[in-house]
Formats: sequence, C-alpha cells, structure tokens
Amino acid sequence: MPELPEVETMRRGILSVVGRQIVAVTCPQSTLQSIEITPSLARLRKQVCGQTIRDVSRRGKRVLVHLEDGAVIVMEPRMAGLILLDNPPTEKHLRLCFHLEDRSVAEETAHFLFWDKRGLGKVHWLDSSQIEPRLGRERLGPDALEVTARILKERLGGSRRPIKVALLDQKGVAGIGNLYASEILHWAGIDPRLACTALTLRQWERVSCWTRRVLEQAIEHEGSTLADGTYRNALSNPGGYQNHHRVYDRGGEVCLQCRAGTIKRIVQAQRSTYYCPVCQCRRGVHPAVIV
DNA sequence: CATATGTCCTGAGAGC
DNA sequence: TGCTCTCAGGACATAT
Repeated sequence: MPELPEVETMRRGILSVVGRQIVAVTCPQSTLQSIEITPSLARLRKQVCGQTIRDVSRRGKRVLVHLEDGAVIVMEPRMAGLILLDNPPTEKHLRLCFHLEDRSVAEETAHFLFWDKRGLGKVHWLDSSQIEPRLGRERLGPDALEVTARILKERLGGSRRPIKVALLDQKGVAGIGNLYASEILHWAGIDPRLACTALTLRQWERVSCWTRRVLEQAIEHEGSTLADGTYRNALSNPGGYQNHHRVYDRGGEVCLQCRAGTIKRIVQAQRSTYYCPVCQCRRGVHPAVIV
C-alpha cells in the first residue's frame, strides 16, 4: 500500500541517518523466505559497509539512501514494507538491519531497518552509473508532487486507457497508487472510467491541482494506515490520513462531498476503484469515452 | 508500439 | 476448532 505520501513520510522519518556511517548489514533470522536483494546480500554488505550516508531522497514510491561514493541503496516497500528507525511491529518480518557506527549517544539510533510483512519488497544497491538507467525519466515519470496540467496532458493525454488506470502507471507519473488515484479523481470531480484522450485541458488542470493537494495533505497527516494496520511511520506510529478519505474503501456509504450519492466500487485493471456517481459523472459525456 | 494479464508473497477474514 | 478459499495491490515479466 505505501504510495508517495507514506514513502515520503518514511524518508523524512529516517533523515537522522544522514552523516552516519554504515558499519554492518544483517539479515535477522526469519522463518520466512528472504526478500529480493540485488545484486546480493553479500555484495550489498561489501559495498555499503564503511560508507557514510550523504542524503536520503525519494523517487516515486522508492527511498534512495545516498552513499559517499555516489552509489545508492534503493528501498522499495511495495505492498507491506516499512523503513523504520525502531519498534518493528513484529520481529518475524524484519528483513534487513543497517547498523550505524556507535556514537554512544543514547538518543541516537544505532540502525535503520527494512521490515516487510509480505516479502514483496525489494532492496537494491546501485552504483552511480546505474541510477539514471534504473530510476531516470525513461523508467519512471516525473514525481507526482511536481506535475502540471501540461505535463499530465503530454504524458497521459494520448492514452486510450481510463484515467484511473493511467494514473497508476509509474512511467507516466511516479508516486500515485490505488488509494490516492481514487481520492484525487474524487476531489477533481472526474469519472475514473473516462478515457485519457477525452479529458479537456481544464480537466487535466483539475487532476494536476488535486494530485498535488491530496498528496501534500496526506504527507501532512503522515500517510494512511488502513484497517489492517500495517503502515507505520519510521517510529512505528500509524498515519492519520485514513480519517480524511472521501471514497477509498467507502463503497455503499454516502458521499461526503454531495451527501446525495452513494460511493460505488468498480474493478479496473484488477484493482478496486471507488467513486461517487453523482459528483464524478457528467451528464452529456459521450458513452464511448467511458472505458 | 500500446495495452492486458499473470506473477510474486503473506495475513486476514469468510464460509463450512 | 481448523481447514480451504479469496482478496489485498506494488512493479515487472510475459502475452496479445
């Protein structure tokens, strides 16, 4: 579930590791299958031990830990991964521990952790020459916090796919996932089934505007912790944006915007989409552009 | 080329 | 109670 707001919250949560040196990487005992580490755990260890962390950045839904030699550790939480300073929800799902040099200051963390309940997450070590080909514009679109109407129309406007499905494609725009795609389109008042080719510039303006607003608001609330309780910030505290959801997982409930419509759940590209048929469906739209 | 579908993985919850 | 089944959706591989 972690999307841009959750991943950004994790990034901010571990910023205190900047300036610290990694001294060891351990793979805590687990009865579960190991997550994918590339090129390998041995190589990761060899390359990062002794390196000082220069920065922690984010690209879409990935966190990049920048090392002094120009390489990066890329952490992908995917569905159920967390990047933590402490207090993992379970010991069982601890996948990687990056140990930091001991400064003998009790308040300072001695490590940061990669925890993953389902094992779908990934950790990569990339040298400086691999960063652009793996994470550059050819592979991932511009960050969703930086989109404009012009960028959206340029990158998605030619697609015949429904707008909701196109927003999930990380090659178009990076950072939007299933939850926020529904939320953004609800605020923008746009039918999730509408083909990208049918959107007007005015509608792209609404999408870009609400993309930034919804994601920024969600970051302010430190992301969304759903009913399963999996998502946590770096200190293992839940987020708060779930209390502000307008449509996601609210199928059958009354629309909080118009108080008239009932939130509908449909499936698009094997994923749930939630929307309000009153707020988000314009009369007079030709049926052919609803895909 | 664009778009669609299958796959990985575990835990939660439903139904019997 | 404990079993089996289905579902959740990130990103990418493979198919159309």
